[in-house]
Amino acid sequence: MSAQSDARYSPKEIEPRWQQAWDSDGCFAAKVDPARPKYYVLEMFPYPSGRIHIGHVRNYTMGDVVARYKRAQGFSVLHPMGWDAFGMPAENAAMAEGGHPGTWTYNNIKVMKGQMKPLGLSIDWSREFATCDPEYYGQQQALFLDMYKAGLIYRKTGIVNWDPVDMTVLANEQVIDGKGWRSGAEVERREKEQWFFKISDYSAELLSALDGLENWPNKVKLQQRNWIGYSRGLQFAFDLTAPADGITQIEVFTTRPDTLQGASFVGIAPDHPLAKALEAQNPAVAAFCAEARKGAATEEAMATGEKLGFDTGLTVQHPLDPDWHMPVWIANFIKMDYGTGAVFGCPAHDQRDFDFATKYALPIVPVFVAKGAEEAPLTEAYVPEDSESVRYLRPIAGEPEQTADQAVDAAIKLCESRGIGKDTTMYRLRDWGFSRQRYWGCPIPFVQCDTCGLVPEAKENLPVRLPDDVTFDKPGNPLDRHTAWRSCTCPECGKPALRETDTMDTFVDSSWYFARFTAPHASTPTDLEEADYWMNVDQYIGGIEHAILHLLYSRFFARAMHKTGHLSAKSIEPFNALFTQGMVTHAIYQTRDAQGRAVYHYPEEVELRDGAGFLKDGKEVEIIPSAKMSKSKRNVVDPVAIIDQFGADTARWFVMSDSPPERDVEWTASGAEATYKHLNRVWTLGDKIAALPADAPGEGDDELMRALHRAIDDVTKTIEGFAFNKAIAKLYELTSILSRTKASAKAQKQAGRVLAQLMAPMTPHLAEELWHRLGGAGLVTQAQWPQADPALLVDDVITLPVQFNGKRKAEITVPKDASKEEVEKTALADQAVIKALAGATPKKIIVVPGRIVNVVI
RNA sequence: GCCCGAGUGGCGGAACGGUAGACGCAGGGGAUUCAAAAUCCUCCGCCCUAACGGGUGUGCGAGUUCGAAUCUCGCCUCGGGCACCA
Repeated sequence: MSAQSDARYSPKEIEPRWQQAWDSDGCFAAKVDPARPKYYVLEMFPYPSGRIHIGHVRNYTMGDVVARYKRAQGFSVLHPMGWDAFGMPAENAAMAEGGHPGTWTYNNIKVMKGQMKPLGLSIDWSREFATCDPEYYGQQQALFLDMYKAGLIYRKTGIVNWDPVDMTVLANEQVIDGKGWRSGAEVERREKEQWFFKISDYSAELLSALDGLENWPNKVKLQQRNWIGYSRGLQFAFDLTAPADGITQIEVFTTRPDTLQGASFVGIAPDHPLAKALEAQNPAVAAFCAEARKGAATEEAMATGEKLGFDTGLTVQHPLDPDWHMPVWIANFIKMDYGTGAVFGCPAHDQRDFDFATKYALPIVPVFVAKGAEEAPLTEAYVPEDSESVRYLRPIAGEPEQTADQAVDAAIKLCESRGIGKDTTMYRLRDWGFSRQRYWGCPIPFVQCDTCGLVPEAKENLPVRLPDDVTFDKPGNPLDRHTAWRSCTCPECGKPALRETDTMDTFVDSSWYFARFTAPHASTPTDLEEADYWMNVDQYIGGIEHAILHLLYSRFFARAMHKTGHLSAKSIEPFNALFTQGMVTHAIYQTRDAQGRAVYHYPEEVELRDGAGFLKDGKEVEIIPSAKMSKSKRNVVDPVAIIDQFGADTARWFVMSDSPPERDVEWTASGAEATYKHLNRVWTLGDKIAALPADAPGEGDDELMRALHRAIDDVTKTIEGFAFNKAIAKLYELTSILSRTKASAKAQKQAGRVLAQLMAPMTPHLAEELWHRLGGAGLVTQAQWPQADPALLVDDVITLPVQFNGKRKAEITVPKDASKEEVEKTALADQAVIKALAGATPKKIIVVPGRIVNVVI
């Protein structure tokens, strides 16, 4: 590896060479080293879709910059990689192209790993695994059995999307405009026995522990808070005036008991026991409920659909006035899985109730009005802030004028004292239903025995492996049809039994992989000693689209793993710091097939002319504005071409430059070339400096050293702050200064080596080359990060702007520690200031030392 | 519909409440070259001005402040999530 001073910058030649050097030195193997602080940096592992896209490059380069920087800071670093390998796309591929989901998945992994390797990521590949490896999912099954034993798993009915033509359960993604994606049939919400994690046991804790996550973005914490959805209110029962099918009461939960005097109806969910009882007797009720159950089972579908109601003809008594009777309606927007599945409607102070009451001509009775206002007919619900004091027209407790918070408190106390209901805390967070009626997932290790019922598989029989001989020519779960696989022996009584055919949600796989990375081949889910050394993840990096579900489930799992002895108490919040990077977006190119269905095209298939896009055959494509890159929409950019053409360092530098990492970035191809040019300049500069005789004198050493230490300080701070784009801007500046300096060879060589160190996290191969040529010892990858000398960071004189009424009019130069008086004197003596004053006397002069002078006239 | 974000030149973006546009891209002019590529120098928000300089400007509208891209309120547009996409 001798310096080749005349050679052109050739990434194809140098990149593999340095990658090999790192490998043979074992630079990236994570080693338990009690003498050093550890640092665990993790990027959300990829789904093996087939090819890496530019979003992956951005994501993994970010993690790699952190990993390399932390290593240089002296940390023992764990930076692993794996594959989130179960899930629907593999089954879809099997349906579309034949073949087996496993073959497709492992092939994709092979291809993607081949594409990632040339990036020179400092990953400990010896820890790699895929969640579809039986070794991994077998341990997941073991963990599952422990969680079951700990009471964290149970079965109950849940709602699924049912395709009545294909006779199969659909994912939300497979429901398009309320219809099945293949059959086109109207989807129904159907109840089905399902497996659940008891995440709701942890609602309060998952909520309160968010406060301790100081290095998480507020927006993520806020989204989780809202998702968990704490609410305090009153739970009580309305007595039916006449029992129906043995039901005498309707239990409701309300956060606004202070509005009881404005109640005008009671609404129940279509799946409420009372609704079901009526449904059995009354065809009109049955028809309404059937209609209400149509469409996708998503929150969004329910919230945006038309609000419909059905008057049951039943009535209930008002709890505070037995003579006051109000009707019971079935309403399609009330959900059985929140609260009690029943509410009382107060149209005057809830917009949805107002709309409902208007539509069905129910009374609208205001409970309070704004202070100073009089009672008047409403055109919309009056919903003031909870902290705003209002005047109660129909109070049940408390002061005549009070805030909602005070009124609710008083109302709860009053109701409790009269024996009406009780003070109740409710969370929006529901238990996590994780059964999937699909093949390509982790089998749920249970068997159905005629004698013993539903029985957990014995641990020694794990892993329960997926059978390989399956076909996807029919809708539904191939496991259901696989009688040989289903047949097994009951682990309790030894009689013939049948396997559970549901598999696990892929979110289960990704809820504990971070822990598995600490001991990826352990014969138990984790190895406590390894986990204790490496956990927690010091820096987790991933997409904002995972702000709620993945991160919340992982937080739950860490607690569950602690409860079952697989993680220690310190790891119940597994991610110390979280960074959510923006997405790489790209326009979507779409045409339509004969049936009018959307057909998507890859960017490289589309030629752009004058803002319009055309396929090779001349057909014009519809251009849909930038959206998250997704394989199904084919709006992905292939980074392999960029690496091929310019090398990994160019790709890495380019994705780190320009856009702040937390922001979405619209991918454009121009710019990669400019990065390549810059790296060439650095290369040439390295040649030039290397060629200087060691004792060559020069001038401006001080200036160069000031610039150098300023750069060390700036780059260090910006990397620490995840502002990689700013770090790169500073590196451009330093390069520019270094290429113009006339300083001595000694100073230039020193500056060049430091430049190599500062560039190393971003462009590690070029940095090694530069370091090596300028006489750096060993590998720059293993060199200690440089330290800025504070003495070189302060300037003796500073320039201050002088504003007139906030508008800049002049500039003055003052010593850095000049007093207010001195600054004011200098300002008033300045020619431009005298001119701007034009003889007038300033009303006031504001001097902020080191910042600004503002003259008020 | 509900929850969470984001909006600054032709483009990506800088800017502890304190000189808006750092740095990069694109573009103009120049040097070098037989020519080109590469490289180097230089200009570059918009409007007025020959220039000096002036006005204006951070999605829109109000407000707080000596001073607002930054804080507050109300809108608009775009993006993410809404529990079976990962």
